[in-house]
Amino acid sequence: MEKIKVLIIEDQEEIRKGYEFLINSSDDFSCTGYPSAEAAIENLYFDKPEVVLMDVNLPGISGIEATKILKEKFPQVQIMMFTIYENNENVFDALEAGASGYILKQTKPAQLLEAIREIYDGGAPMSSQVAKMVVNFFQKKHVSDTEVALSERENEILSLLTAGYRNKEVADKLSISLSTVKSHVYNIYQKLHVTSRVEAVNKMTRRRK
Amino acid sequence: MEKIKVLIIEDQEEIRKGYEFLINSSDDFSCTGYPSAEAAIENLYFDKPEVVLMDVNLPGISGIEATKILKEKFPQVQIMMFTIYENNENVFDALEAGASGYILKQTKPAQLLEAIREIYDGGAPMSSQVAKMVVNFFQKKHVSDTEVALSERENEILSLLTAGYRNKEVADKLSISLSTVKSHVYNIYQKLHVTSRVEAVNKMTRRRK
DNA sequence: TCACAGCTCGTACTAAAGTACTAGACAAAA
DNA sequence: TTTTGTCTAGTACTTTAGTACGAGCTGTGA
Repeated sequence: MEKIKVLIIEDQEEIRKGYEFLINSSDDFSCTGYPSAEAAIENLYFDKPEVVLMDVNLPGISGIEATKILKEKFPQVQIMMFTIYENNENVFDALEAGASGYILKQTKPAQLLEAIREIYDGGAPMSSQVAKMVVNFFQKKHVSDTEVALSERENEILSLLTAGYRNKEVADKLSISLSTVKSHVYNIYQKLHVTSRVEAVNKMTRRRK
Repeated sequence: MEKIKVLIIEDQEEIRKGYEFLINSSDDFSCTGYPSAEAAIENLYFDKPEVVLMDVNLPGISGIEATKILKEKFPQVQIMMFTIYENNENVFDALEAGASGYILKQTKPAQLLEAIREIYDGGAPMSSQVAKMVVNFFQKKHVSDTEVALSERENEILSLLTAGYRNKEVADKLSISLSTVKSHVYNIYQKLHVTSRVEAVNKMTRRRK
């Protein structure tokens, strides 16, 4: 039975060696380490990793950039970011770049191995703080739900504007006259304090209805 | 020491009674159950729950709707959805409505209690499949990264359009003439195969440069 | 009943946006 | 050197969008 090939990219040698040893000690995984994304990319086609542990703060090519590159060359590889901090926006950049997991360096050895197994199986291991950030992302819109409320019809029309429809098309779609649409759009602008549809659309998508 | 007050809203009596018993058996939690959101809302100010376990598929007021209502009346309450299916869009609706956790009914008793503790502590417990869905949400944009490349200047201008600037404002900002901006915008539309700025902005944000 | 808000439609205008070209300057690649 | 692409700018025109009203109709709640 083949072991799952794990790659670890981490510039601090102590940490890298530690994890490398830990992972190699397990029955299911074999691990190779590199101190930089550049070095890892160079040997990528030789190593053919299935899971990559990627430090976020790398010198040279950053972990985020490296993730994009790896995912382009090896779309099937599962990338898990790991970092000391979990506060910043790196989390979303990393996910967008193609990472599937995001854990902290404080993670205990047993849990790390479990996370590697989980990401290999198509899961998305996250530290609880990261999970909370991700959940907050969806809720933010609802939170900033201050001030004005658009009427149902206005929301309906704003949705169509957001989808890219012109006034005439909205009128046809809702079977109302063009001037009615214009009235609604005008009122929407008044309520949202904007003066163009792109601005209105932005306000719409930033709070999602 | 006060026990953490847990509410469970679940229409199937067997399941509800089972969880109720399980949660009440623990040292840290006390639990009350209701078969419907309506009943739970009625007694809300009496129960004053800290954590709510909410079935997604409720008769009458749905779990999503109920989540919105509960969060409005008790913003500090932590709501955990639980369901048999984890496939559909309910996940995102639930998170948007204000739920912080999303787990499956198959979850083992010990893990359930752990999840309640976690959500009470401000975490976001999710089943691994749900976590993967959430992660996928962020990655979708990058995936559809096909076709045409805009020039640097075009990207710059499209960014400004996305931010809500008018052609005239873009011209001022970049110190170029209005007709130049129009030319660029026209070319952008050609490349993206669109005919209005909202459409262009949508293409922009859906692939995030 | 009366006020209010929302939806409808209209007019009449101004301001932007969008279409469709031509064309010069410049730099990099073929 | 020639081609190609990009940035620049222009003209001339059509189409949408946006502003600012007035006004009738409906349902809801005070």
